[in-house]
Amino acid sequence: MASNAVMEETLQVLKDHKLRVTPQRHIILAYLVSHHNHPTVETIRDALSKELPNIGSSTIYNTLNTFVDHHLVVELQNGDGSTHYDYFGSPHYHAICTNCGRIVDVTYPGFSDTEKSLEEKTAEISGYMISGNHMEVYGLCPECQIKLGIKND
Amino acid sequence: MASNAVMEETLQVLKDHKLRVTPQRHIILAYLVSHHNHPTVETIRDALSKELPNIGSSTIYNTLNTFVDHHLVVELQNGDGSTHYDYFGSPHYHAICTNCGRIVDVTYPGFSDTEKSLEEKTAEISGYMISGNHMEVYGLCPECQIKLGIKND
DNA sequence: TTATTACATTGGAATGGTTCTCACTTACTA
DNA sequence: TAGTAAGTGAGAACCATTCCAATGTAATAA
Ligand SMILES: [Mn+2]
Ligand SMILES: [Mn+2]
Ligand SMILES: [Zn+2]
Ligand SMILES: [Zn+2]
Repeated sequence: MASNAVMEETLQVLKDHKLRVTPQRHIILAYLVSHHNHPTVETIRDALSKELPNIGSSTIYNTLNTFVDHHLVVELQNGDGSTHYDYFGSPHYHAICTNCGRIVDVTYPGFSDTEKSLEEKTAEISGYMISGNHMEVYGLCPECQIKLGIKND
Repeated sequence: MASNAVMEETLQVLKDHKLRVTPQRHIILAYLVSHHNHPTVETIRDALSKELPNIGSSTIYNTLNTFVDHHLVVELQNGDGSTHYDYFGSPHYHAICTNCGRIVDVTYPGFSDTEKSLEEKTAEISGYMISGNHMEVYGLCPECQIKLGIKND
């Protein structure tokens, strides 16, 4: 379960965004902030079964959609048919395994500049008024490389 | 309908990928090569209703999934609930309107270098064996900027 | 050409993630 | 503390996509 510090932090995040503070929202956001596992709705429901035994999946969907609208959370697809969610506290992008679906965070010094440059060029070329971007890189995760006999050891 | 040149080109593409040449595959691929409208399955079905009046949507899904497996086609989501498909003949990325869903192609000199650099850095950091990437930029298209009163004229 | 056969196509049923509905509850405001 | 707009939860509904089994056909070799 989420630490006291996380509970305080997430409470403040909800207030800053003028979102009504319900136990469900608070607990879900705290879970996302303290886990980087890119969970599905089902994963979240299972993980919170102690704290919120009676939560409906509608509520989880509603909550996550609200967070997405407020740009607190991003949605990810890894090809398994369901949507994965990720608290977007600091800029990063994702490497997604085409074999097992594993999603890992990636960033590097200068990544924000790459992003900014991409957005500026895009605005110039397309005339769009840019509000965000997503980058994803696909490939085989280390475990799957071994499993498939592509990499030894 | 697709030109003779496109029909010849797509025939060769199918053969190069050792795909069995059926009228359905040939016509769908020719449609994708000669249109950059990022269609859904329904859009494709409607557009080809003259040439393939009895095609089943299963066939369109099967065909597109096969093309995706062969990296001829990429899938895109624009938030409207259905998957959009795009023949990926030359490297580009997409600007997607968050208001109306419009998807436009974007590229610029040096884009391939940006891509390559992103993939190399990702491989180094994550240990993934990289096979591809997707970049998307979100914002308001010029038409929606006007419609929403953000841009005049 | 013709026969063989593995693969593709169809259309209808099944699937399953997500949204919708509505009665009930609750968080905020004054 | 009361009033009210907003959130919750259970289940139904939705609908894009996949699955299935019967039928059709493209590729290959004799
Ligand atoms: Mn992440
Ligand atoms: Mn495109
Ligand atoms: Zn993997
Ligand atoms: Zn638009």
